Parts: sequence; C-alpha cells; structure tokens
Amino acid sequence: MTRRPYGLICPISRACEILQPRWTIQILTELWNGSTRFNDIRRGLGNISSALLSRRLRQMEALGLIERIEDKAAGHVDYYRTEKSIKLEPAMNALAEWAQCHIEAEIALGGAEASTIMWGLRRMIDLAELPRRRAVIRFHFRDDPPPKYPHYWIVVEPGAVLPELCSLDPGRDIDLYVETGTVSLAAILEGRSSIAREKERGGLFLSGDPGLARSMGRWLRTSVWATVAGTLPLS
Amino acid sequence: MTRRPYGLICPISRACEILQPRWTIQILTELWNGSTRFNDIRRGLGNISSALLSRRLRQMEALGLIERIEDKAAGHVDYYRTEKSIKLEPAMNALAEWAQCHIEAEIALGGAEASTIMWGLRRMIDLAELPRRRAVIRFHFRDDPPPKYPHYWIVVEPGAVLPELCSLDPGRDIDLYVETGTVSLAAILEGRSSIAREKERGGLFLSGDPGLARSMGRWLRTSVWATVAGTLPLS
DNA sequence: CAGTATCCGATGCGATACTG
DNA sequence: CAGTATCGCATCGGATACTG
Repeated sequence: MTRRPYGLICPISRACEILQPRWTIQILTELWNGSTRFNDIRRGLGNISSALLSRRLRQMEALGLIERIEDKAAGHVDYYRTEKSIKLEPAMNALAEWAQCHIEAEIALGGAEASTIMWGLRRMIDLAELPRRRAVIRFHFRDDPPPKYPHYWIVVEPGAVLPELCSLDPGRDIDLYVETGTVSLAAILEGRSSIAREKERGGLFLSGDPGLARSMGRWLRTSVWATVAGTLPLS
Repeated sequence: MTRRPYGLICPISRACEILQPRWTIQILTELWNGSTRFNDIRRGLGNISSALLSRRLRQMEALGLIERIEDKAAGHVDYYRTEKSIKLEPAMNALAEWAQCHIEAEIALGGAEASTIMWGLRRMIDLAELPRRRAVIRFHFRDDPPPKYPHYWIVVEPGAVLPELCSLDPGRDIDLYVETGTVSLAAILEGRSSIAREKERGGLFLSGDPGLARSMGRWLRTSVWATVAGTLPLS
C-alpha cells in the first residue's frame, strides 16, 4: 500500500497500484458474489486473518472501492462495492476469461481446501431445482492427504434462502452421498469438467436418492465463467 | 512469487497469482509498446533495478508469459510476449479504461519523473509529421522541486526510426523550446488535458520555430487510451 | 458479530557493486 | 549490452490472543 508507486505515466500501472495489495480483488469478488458481512467475506476467502481483512477493508474504503454501512440498531456492518469498483467488472471478466483459456486446469484447480470449495458450493445450489422437502447431502473428500474435515453436510430446508453447511454430522438422515476429491469437484464447478466426465474418470460417485443424483446437473449450478469458449479442460 | 497462493477456486484469483508480482504487468506493457531489449525495458520502467528485472524476466519466461530469444551471433537478447500474454490485452485495456475514468488525474499523473516521461514521449513522436530536416526540441521542466535533469533534448534526424533523447546538451541549435512541468506534460500525453488547455492554464509555453510549435498537436501523438470516453480531466 | 492489538517472520524488493 | 552477486531492510502479511 505504502509500497512505492511505479512512477509511470500509464493508466494500467495506476490501476495496479490500487488493486495489487493482496486480497483486494478477492474481496471485490466476494462482494460481487453477494457477501456483505465481515465473517461471510472471511469464510469466502478461507485463509485470510481477521486482522488483515479488517485492515484491507479500511484501505479499500479509503480508496473509494467499497462502502461500509454500519447498522447501529441491528448491531452489524455491511460492506458494498461502490460505483467505482463495480465498474471493474469488465476488467475482472476479462481476467477470468484469460485464466480459463490460458491456465491449465491442474494448476488452476489445485491447492484449494475442501472447506473453501464447499463454502463456495453452498452458494451454487439452486434451491428451485430441489424437492420441496428437507434434503441432506453429504460430501466426502477422498483427497490424499485427507483434509482436516473430510465430510461436509449440505442441509436444505424448504423455504430457506441458502442451504446450511456443516463440517460435523448434524445427525440427519442422508438423502444423497457424494464421494469426490477437491480437484474433481472444483473442476465441475469451474466448468473444466462435468458431472458425467468425473463419474467416468472415477472422480465422482453418487449414491442414495436416485432422483437427487440424476438431477445434480440442475441443482448444482456451475460458475458464471464455466461457459467460456476455449476453457482448458482437466486432462 | 513463492508467495502463498490464495487457494480459491476462482479464475480471477489464479490470474492474480500470475500477474501480481511487482513489475510483471509493466513489463508486458513495455513489450507491448515495442521494447524488446533488456535495457530498453529497463529505461521504460524507470525505477527498476537490473537485478530485479532480470529475475522477473526469467520468472515470466517460466510462466510462459514471455519468450527470450538469444542471438548469439549479434550478441544480444530480445524478449517477446507469447500468445498467452498477448491474450491479456483485453484485460489490460479494460484496466486502462477503468483507470482513465475512475482515478483522478492529479493522482494518476503525479510522481512520475521527468526522465521517465521523456523516455515515453520519445516513442510518441510522429516522425512523418515533422519537417524533413534535423529538428532539435528542448524540454525544460519547471517542477518544484526541480528534477535531477531539468532539460531534455529531442533530436530528430531525417530518416531515423526513433528520435534521440539526451539529458545533456548535445550542442545543437535548438528549433523549439518547450517549457512545461511533469504533470502538465503527462496530462497531455494521457489525454487528461490538451496542448491548448495547458497553454491557457500556464502549464505549457512554446517558443522558437512557429511551424513546429503550431504542428505540435500532430507530431506529438497521445496515448492510445487518451480518447476513452469519461476520462477524468486535470482540474 | 466485528473487529483490535501485538508480534514476529518471511521475502520481496531495492541499492550497490561487479562481470563476460 | 545484458546481465550476476550480495546484502540488508522495510513492509507486508500471517498467527495468536483479546475485546465491546
């Protein structure tokens, strides 16, 4: 931040100076995805410390990238993108498209923790495509080495806005069992592979409710960048 | 570089991981502008140390962003962008446009050294718009505090590909005298102001050959981003 | 829930000097 | 011209612990 400016007369460089501090763009993406609360952003980013997130949010506010709205009555704070940072969408889209086409899937999908993937997946479930009753889906990650929490439960209550995500057994009957790995599941979400292909490759097993299993392609939405032409697939 | 990855399943984040190390994007811009040689890039960036430039070039080569071509016979090395980094142009254009519209001119134009501006200006002279004889133009920067070298000479020889730039008196007769300041000149180059406006504001004085003075708007090209609609002007 | 307050450590970066 | 080789420092960022 106080890092010495480039000192170039070049708009791209000025943009870089604003956007380069670590997590800045990721925070904007998180807000873009709908998070507004401190701890939602934090979970969405997975690995950021609350200290740094707090600092960064204030810097971004000072730079006019975000707006901080404190609701004293309700006792909480919401963060929103400003006009200024919303106007970054074309640039961010262009970066995403570039990454989809020019970064190999194995690299682009590696290194993500199961918890981070699941927290993102939670937002990608289309409740309208699920039965109008409670549904419990258990994900089991068979990575090597195994993640800290290898099991996750997605609990969908009828009428809820978002599913619930648990990393400890909520003690409900399970409708659908999903066996997968971080890379395979990430590849599906990012459009680098598909449910069908991962089943074939052995990266995805479904068991339990056959209806839920069959409709997975509908109730699990893929990323908005999944359809970019020229996306490099998982080999 | 070995900085810990974000660990997010998000193409934008992967793009960031590749592009965030300091000077990476600036190097790409330099190559885009036509530089191919180590010392040209270095001068274009103004403030980078040769040690860091060398390191960064090798990392970028390893990432597939640039190609290093060694001409043993001629005894020199050229750097070129690869297909991969050329495909970043849409993203870079989007960033430039955003910066033009959302970063105030005073901030966007501040802090550049006269030497860096002049080295860029050197590439923005349209030789076809200059008389077919030798022309010498002297720039004088009246900044406060004054730059290390307050005077620059642009020497255009007929038939040359690029003008020469000197910071020490080449001892030629001078055809045109330009008195200006770093911010004013930068504003003209970046399309945040114009020659006419800077003359009015007192940011630019011309004296000497009236023909050269009058045609300055033609022989001095502005940046490709100068015409972005909504560019924030210098106040 | 939404942060602060510290503290420490890695390393990225810059400056300088030197080479084939 | 096109780099290496060092070196030291600043600062950025992560971890941990604590608060209204």
